[in-house]
Amino acid sequence: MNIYDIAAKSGVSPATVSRVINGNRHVRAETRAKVLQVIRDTGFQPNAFAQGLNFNSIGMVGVLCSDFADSFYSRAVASLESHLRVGNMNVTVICTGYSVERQIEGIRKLKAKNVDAIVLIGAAYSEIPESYIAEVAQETPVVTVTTAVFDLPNVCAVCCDERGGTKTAIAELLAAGHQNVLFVCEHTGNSNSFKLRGYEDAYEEANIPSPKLVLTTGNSQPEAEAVIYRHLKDHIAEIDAVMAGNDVLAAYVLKAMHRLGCMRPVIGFNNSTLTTMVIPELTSVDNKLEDLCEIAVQRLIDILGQKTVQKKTVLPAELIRRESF
Amino acid sequence: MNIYDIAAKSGVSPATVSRVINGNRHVRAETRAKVLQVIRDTGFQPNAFAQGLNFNSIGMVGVLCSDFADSFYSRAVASLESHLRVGNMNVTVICTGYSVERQIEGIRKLKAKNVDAIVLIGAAYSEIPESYIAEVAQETPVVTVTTAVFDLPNVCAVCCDERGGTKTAIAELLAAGHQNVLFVCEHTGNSNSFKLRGYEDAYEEANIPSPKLVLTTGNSQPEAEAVIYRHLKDHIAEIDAVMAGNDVLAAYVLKAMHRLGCMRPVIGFNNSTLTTMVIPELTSVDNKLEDLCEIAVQRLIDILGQKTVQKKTVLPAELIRRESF
DNA sequence: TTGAAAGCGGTACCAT
DNA sequence: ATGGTACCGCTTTCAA
Repeated sequence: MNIYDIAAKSGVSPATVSRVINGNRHVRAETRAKVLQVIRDTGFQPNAFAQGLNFNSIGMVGVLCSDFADSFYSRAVASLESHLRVGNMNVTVICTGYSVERQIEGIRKLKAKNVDAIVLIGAAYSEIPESYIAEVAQETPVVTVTTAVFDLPNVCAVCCDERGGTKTAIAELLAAGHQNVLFVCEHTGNSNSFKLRGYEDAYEEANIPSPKLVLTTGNSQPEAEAVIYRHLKDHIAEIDAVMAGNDVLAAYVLKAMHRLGCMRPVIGFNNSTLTTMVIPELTSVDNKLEDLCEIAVQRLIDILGQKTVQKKTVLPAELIRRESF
Repeated sequence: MNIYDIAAKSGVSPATVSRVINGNRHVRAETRAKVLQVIRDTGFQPNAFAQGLNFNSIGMVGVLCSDFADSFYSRAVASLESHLRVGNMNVTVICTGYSVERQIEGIRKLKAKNVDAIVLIGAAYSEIPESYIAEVAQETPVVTVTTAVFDLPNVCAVCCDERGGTKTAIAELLAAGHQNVLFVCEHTGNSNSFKLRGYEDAYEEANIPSPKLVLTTGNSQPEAEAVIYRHLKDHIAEIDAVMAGNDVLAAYVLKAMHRLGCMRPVIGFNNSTLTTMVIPELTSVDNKLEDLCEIAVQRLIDILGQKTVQKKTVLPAELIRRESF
């Protein structure tokens, strides 16, 4: 079933059918009605590839993230998808893990599929060579969510002030008299380097020498739990409070403390649903993921619509207070 | 940059370039090398839409799920994506929520994008009229993961024996002397109806009259937590143990019990990563999600390759014992 | 082994 | 307002 069949059944030319499909005004109401009726009767849908070939667009946005089983990324994709759906766009997702090679490979695959735009979620993508992003962006707009490292044409960034959010959280701990704050994160690259700067900021502003208590756990979850447990077991006496780079690590901190029969204030990051599933409920820095994604979609649509957009948007983080501090 | 440019630069015809791109054997090694060199030099990638128009395929699989922010679905999509990636296929995802209208709308959108196949994740899709699925499947193969209700040509199902898994779990509770087991779930439709049958099975096999203790919470998480808390507060005396339809609900059960200063054996479902983040660690029925997804991809590839496939695959569930029972 | 040319299913320009 | 047709970029048949 194609546009020629519809044309024949309607007694008009393919051109007219095309006009009807695309809402072109230059069609007599009567003719339009007739064609639409045939389209409805037959359940005809225009071939997406043929349309894609003409428009050079199929209404598909490519989303890259490190690991989709991580709730932070899946939340982001869910949010992006819901907003893009409104604009009649779909989403194709690729998980790239954390190696730059696979990240670049992911971008290549998205380009091969002729996506309308590319969204990179997460700070992990800050390690891709800027020149490569620049090259990609010549043809395909790139929007980064949570990273803001590329100052390039056709690239725009929507992120949260993680540094400030961390600073605020640590400052509150310091104000409450908890001077030796352990910061737990998977590794000290990317996003965590911003958070660590926030950590330093807070100490500096409070005029307290930073103890620089940082524990890195690696990316594997079971291993992270073990690392946290061992560290707290050996060093709990020197630790007044813990801040974690994400809620999962914070949950492991709570668990380790419970095992060790002690308790300290704990603050997580991301304000995920996990915060209310653990005991005590987790105080967490909200990095406004849903807002970021909504704005990212807005930017993306604006870029595709040739509008000029704000190149970098930074939303303030917010400390959400619960039981763990 | 198109195939004609490459042809010109290589001093051959577009047909030959096409042959090289598609690995056609009938090209002189020398010619092939020359063309490949030009392709490499220019970074040329064939237009996906034009290829799609010819092959009537763009290597894209459409995945439908209710809610992607739910870790069960995101885990499934992550798994599907990773396996499809190996076969050089991509994934496009649509979240449909739980209404049949939006589910059908989602399928329509996937068809409009000419996806190679459709994967439906979750029992929620069992409510779509079989006739509609049949119609869709005429053109686009459908694989259901976790549902197995459609016995139709070009449709195949990969699921886990949730009924049996629940029965085993409940049976163990009964054997340990916990006769009044509360079953907590969002609603009693779809997948939970199977689990509830497993619940009944266990009582029947043990020759104990089923107390039919079922608590439904609704789909919203904060509300579910409140419902669980209130119910346990009022009825904890009559409850010997709790089984939940998923790990999130089970976590809320643990939390409520903690609040109430009591403890009962608790068993969750899905064996998600949440099981090790809560205290006590959650015993859970593993529904083998990753295995299901791997098999689903295998089926899908077989169907697309015109092979005949097993229409329905059922994997046994497995009780993973942790601290909560 | 290679090239010419006819599609694939639409869109849009140019006539009428 | 409508139709004829070139064209989007690639594949593939047919001839050479």
